[in-house]
Amino acid sequence: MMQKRLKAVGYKMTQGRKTIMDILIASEGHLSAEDIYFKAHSVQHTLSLASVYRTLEIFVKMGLVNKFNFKDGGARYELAESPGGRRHHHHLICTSCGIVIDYGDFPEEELNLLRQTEKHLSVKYGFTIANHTVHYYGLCEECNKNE
Amino acid sequence: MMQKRLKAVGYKMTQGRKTIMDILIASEGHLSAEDIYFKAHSVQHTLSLASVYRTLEIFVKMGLVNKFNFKDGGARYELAESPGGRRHHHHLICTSCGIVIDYGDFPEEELNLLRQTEKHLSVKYGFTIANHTVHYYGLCEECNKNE
DNA sequence: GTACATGCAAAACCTTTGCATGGTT
DNA sequence: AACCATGCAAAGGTTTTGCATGTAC
Repeated sequence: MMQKRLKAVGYKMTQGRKTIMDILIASEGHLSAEDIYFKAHSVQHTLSLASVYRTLEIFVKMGLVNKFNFKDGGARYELAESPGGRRHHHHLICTSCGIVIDYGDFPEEELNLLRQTEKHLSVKYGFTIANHTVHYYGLCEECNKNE
Repeated sequence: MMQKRLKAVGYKMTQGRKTIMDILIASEGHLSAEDIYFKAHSVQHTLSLASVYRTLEIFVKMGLVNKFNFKDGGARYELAESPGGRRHHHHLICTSCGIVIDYGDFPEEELNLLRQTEKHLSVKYGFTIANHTVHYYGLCEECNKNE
């Protein structure tokens, strides 16, 4: 099924790509390229960081993976939402320690409103909106204590 | 007034800092460090990129400026919202050409809901939320045509 | 067999830092 | 005068790229 999607765009299914996808599926997200590289390495000891980057780029382009720039020091990757798979969620980011918490139990209204806004923006600015991100920044419980 | 704020934290008011602040005030935002460096250079031909970075870091820490990582290729800076100054807004980002449009005329409900969510998150996760970002990604009118 | 994928190492890119000098208070 | 800010150049970290080789189809 992933093979089909790859082939449809002229790509091949390789061991490396499978390994990386498995890691993304098994993990909670917010992985850096290096995180993935190290995890992959323990399974498949050949597999370069360059290939990790190249694979992630493909996955992002295909819409299988989302790429985030929460803060400095490198991008983070996570599996995109999918029917029966990962659910849509927003992020809660601690500006002190950098921890990222997924937040998915927002009220229906919130999502509705965002969708409504998307429609409004499409009309007003001629944009075709594919997705959105909502990030809340602040101090986590732990860092609050240490202030 | 900016001098006061700087002094309060033990910093000095210098020509470079003034120049950079003027540029931020005069521009529409979404400036890269290099953008600022070039603009500053035309006014004040001594002024290194390193100083631009150092100054921006201070401004961000003081809350005068917001730093964004919309996408790859470096951070973007813009004046933070302030009473009588810049208004709170969200961003509309074209994934093809990279243009960023500010979007500030959201309905009251939307902001209310976001604030409500902030409260909910504070309680549930013990976070103290300082601010949030909302980014919509898609294709702008121009890039839609060229598809 | 063809075309894409990979490893490796080098390069590119953005940002930070050390140190001597210059500017602000 | 004391201390902070700056320029310059070097170093740092992340990501990309060229090229020869390996692998999926």
